[in-house]
Amino acid sequence: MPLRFVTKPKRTSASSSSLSFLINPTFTLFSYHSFPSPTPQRNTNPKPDQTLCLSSKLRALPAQQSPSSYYVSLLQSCIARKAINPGKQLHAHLWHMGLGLDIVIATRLVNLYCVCDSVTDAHILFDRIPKGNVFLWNVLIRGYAWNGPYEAAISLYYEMLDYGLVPDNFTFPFVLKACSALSAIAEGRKIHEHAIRTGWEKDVFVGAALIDMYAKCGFVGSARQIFEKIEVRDAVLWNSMLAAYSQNGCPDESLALCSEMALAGLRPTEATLVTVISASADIAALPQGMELHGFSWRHGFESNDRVKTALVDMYAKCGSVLIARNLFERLKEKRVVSWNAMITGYAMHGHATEALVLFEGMKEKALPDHITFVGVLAACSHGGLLDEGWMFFESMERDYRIDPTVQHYTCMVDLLGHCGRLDEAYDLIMQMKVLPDSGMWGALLNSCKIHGNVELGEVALEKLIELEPNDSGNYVILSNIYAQAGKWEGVARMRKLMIDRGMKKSIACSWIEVKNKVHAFLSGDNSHPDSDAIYAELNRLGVRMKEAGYVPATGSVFHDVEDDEKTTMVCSHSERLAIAFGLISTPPGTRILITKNLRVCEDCHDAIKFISKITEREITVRDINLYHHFGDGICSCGDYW
DNA sequence: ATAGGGTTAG
Repeated sequence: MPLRFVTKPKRTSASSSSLSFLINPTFTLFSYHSFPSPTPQRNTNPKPDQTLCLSSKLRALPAQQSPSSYYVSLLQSCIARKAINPGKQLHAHLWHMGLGLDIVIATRLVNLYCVCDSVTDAHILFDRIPKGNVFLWNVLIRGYAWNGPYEAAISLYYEMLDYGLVPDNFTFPFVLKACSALSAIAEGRKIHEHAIRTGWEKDVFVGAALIDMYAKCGFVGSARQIFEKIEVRDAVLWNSMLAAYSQNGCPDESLALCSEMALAGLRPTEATLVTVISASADIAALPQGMELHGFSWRHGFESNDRVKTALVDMYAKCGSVLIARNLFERLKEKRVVSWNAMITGYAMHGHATEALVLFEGMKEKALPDHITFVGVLAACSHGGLLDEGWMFFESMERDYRIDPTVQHYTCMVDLLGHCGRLDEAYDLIMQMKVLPDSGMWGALLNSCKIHGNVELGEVALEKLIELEPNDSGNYVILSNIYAQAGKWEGVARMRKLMIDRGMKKSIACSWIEVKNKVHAFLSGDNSHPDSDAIYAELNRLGVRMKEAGYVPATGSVFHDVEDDEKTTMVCSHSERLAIAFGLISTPPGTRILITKNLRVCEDCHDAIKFISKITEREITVRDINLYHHFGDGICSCGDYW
């Protein structure tokens, strides 16, 4: 479960200032110690560092060269190497020489502090110099857009307007990036207006930034409008639009746009492929992903590690862990992202041992990060490995200096829940240093459902209602907990609560890809052209399942109806329709891969076990939490999900 | 003179 509830951690911004020598002019970093007198002295510092390199360069200043251009090139090399300390020495020197207010030099100094993640220092310097040109503002706005606080980038932009300056084609991408980071749609729209008024809306750079801003705020339609308005479209602009679709759950549109891009005569770039491959990974569209695999190879990306890592992720998410592993082994260089994709791939499929063995191998080759540990802990959780889980959880802080985030705690809650230690899970939530989110309470609620703990389930639901009041799924789970415990008055209360609050049960949907076409089914759906054949297959299966000992369990049917009717309802759950369709439209022995937007219900889970045995098929169901691999009557999740 | 848009793992 924790693999699904994820948010990006916020980047922290540089806060302390080290420009004291500017605030207090009597203090200077520039001293004879760092800039030795012409007579060379023995260096008392055991480690000759960049400071001394720089000071010798300053000493060697050629007389005929203008000091300004010489310093500019020195500054440029500090910027290129992100060399903050030599840069500060140079800054002090320039200030001493009276060149600190030179606009070209000052702008580069502001840039230096920005690229060295010292935006606060950059701003202090900015406040002390003339601000007559847009360039200088752009550099600082970019500094904030990259490092945060993002609000500062936006307020600086407005200060710039107040100052009487007109934003240019560089200003817009920077300030829009800050809007994207904040999902600040209102600000983004205003700035879009400014771009129209200043005539920059159709610039490819501004356009790409606008597309990205609208996409990150969830407005794909607006993003597409921008895209349509731009006449010379380059690859990056196409990629922005592809990403917009992928990020907003429109992988089909993303794939379609990719073909359009090819028709328009543009060669795919690395970003194109990574984006569309990850889009097909998201819907577990294996045939489509395989086609993209071939497409990438044909376009010369066979040895591209980033594309290959995206393919590793795609194959893993489509249930082909072996192919994923094979590609993973062929990477020229395994970076953290690649290890993480493979480890989380194993974790999602419940291959706990493989995930942990891989992690041991990784430790010697790359530095694990917080995502690695989410994967490792999720693996422990799926495998019910309590001791190992605690060991990794403790090691994370002790050996890698990674502070556990809410996701790591969620994995631990899930793991404790898995092992039936619900009170310990609750205690952990109470004593942890991070704020519990809906994923955390969701994990606890899920554990309560599995172990039939009504009391803690009620606590979890109460918290969930505060955090995500419109998610009906939570009410349904608690209702199911009541139903399993035979507490029908609880079931009735939940139903009343849902009606009073105008909530509807989320619509379940399952889909399967057959011959490059996605076939989606809702619960009780009979709109598919082969509907009759599908229900006939379900009936045939029903008879054989009964013979094999299957008894329909109706506990997970939320509605209070008669048993017969309940049976009919679970029998037409969307995953069963998709599976039946898969059975009649693929040759015997073909593996069937189903994706479902919600969790699989108990009865379907049980039924699919029987179906896998009777039909001798391998059936994989990817539900909202994890993969269920059914084969020969058992499921890889060990009935814990 | 100096700066720029898109992509992967949870």
